[in-house]
Amino acid sequence: MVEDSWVPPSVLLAVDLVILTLRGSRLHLLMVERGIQPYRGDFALPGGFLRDDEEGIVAAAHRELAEEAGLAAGTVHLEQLGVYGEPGRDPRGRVVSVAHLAIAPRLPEPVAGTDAAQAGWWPVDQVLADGFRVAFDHRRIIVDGVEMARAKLEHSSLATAFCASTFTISELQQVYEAVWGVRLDPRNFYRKVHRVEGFIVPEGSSRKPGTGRPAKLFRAGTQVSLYPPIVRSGEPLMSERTLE
Amino acid sequence: MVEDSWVPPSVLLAVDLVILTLRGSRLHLLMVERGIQPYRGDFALPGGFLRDDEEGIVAAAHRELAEEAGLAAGTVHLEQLGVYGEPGRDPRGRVVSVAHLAIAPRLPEPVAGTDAAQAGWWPVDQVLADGFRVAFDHRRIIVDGVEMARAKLEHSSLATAFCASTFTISELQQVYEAVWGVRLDPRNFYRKVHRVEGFIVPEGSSRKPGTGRPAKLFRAGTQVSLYPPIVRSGEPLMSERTLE
DNA sequence: GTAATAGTGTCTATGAGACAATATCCG
DNA sequence: CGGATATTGTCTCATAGACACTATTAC
Repeated sequence: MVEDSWVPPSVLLAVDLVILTLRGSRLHLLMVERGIQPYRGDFALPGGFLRDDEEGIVAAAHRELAEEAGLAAGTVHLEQLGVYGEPGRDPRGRVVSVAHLAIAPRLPEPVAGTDAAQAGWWPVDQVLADGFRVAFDHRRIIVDGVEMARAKLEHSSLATAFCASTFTISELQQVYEAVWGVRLDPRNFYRKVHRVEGFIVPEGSSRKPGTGRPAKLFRAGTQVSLYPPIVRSGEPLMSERTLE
Repeated sequence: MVEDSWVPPSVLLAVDLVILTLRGSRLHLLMVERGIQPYRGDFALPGGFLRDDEEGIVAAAHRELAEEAGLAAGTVHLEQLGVYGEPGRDPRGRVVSVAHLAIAPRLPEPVAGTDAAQAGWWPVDQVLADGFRVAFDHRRIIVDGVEMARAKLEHSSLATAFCASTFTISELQQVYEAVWGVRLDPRNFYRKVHRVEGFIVPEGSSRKPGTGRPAKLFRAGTQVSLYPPIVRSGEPLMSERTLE
């Protein structure tokens, strides 16, 4: 019990973004180099405080996505990852951050962002490697985000968020291989994916210029949760570090 | 870009608890009746604002768990569920709530809480049924919490949190049946659970007074994530509503 | 003995992974 | 045609679920 005069404490609310995408065959992450204290010179996740009292959390996440990564709302998958708000995580005061996981399709340009010229894509293994200086508790957030993506690949259609609006089966396979860090059998993967209800739907034939037989094209189906699931398996690749 | 004089807005931070337990063979949830406006007379999740600027979020959740449910920290499983903080969810102002999922073992007493005499356990189906008045956006939080519990039963050892420190296989089975709302074959369940690495470890023999052959006792193993998983299946029980 | 629950054995259909074989493009 | 990738087929092994059966208690 507390006295009637007691008023609850207030905190600063921020959003942080773990933005994942595929570049080549490796999983990448957007990081921005901090130009001011604290953690000046270290790398941090894109993010920031709520603009004002009326701004929703989802809206703030989308705004940062646009400002710092140049990604429009319709382009990316966005979902909540968790809250990081223990006292002491930010030397500037009591800051509570709502971390989000964002998945972007393959992007040609390094970063089209406006706010942060110093933003750039980094291989996830490299960011998580020893010696890479990450600000605040963002290393933990990244680990949690990547693990969430890995887990959701099994039971949800999240993988299609890494692809363009239409894609081939082998492009989809590359997503699984990069995120899980495994190598999969293309033939078994092909049938496995086809067996899942409403995961992918045919979208005409391809005319990709690549060598070999042209692949059929598909787009994401309406189904969000996958049944049967795409179970994680296959042989893990050597070291997460030495991946090319 | 914003002017230098701009300061970020601050919000009120709260924690809310979806506390699940088994009573009889049904999944129950702790709800408190609101004695003040807003939503006076409706039922809400246990929870409240942070006590002060120094209190951690996890600490606040444990404090509410003790105050409103009489549950000590060591007794219950607690984990973060999500953040609910869109503007307008609380008429008193900008309140951001960190929702938690808590799992309590079977409890003899209705509620041993101190703060809220009006707290009580309710069957989840009943709370979610039409006509049951739930305050704020707590219905959504409950739905999300129950779904999270259902999902985590497959891949984590969460089910053991519903049991006492030692338990029989059939008690563990009751957890799965109640949370999933399905009926499982005891013989297949028995072997399935035994196959999972480090899920359960033998703990002497039982001397339960029940009729029939006494069951062996087990306690939770150290393993948190289950492999192979306990896959959800079996025939759904009739209606969630008519469950006894 | 019977009733009741605990625990074991066995069968079968299904599904995953290994891998051969075929198809369709480019040059 | 050969090289490369896509797609289909087939085999085998593991396992999930159905269900008969045995074990151990209370009465």
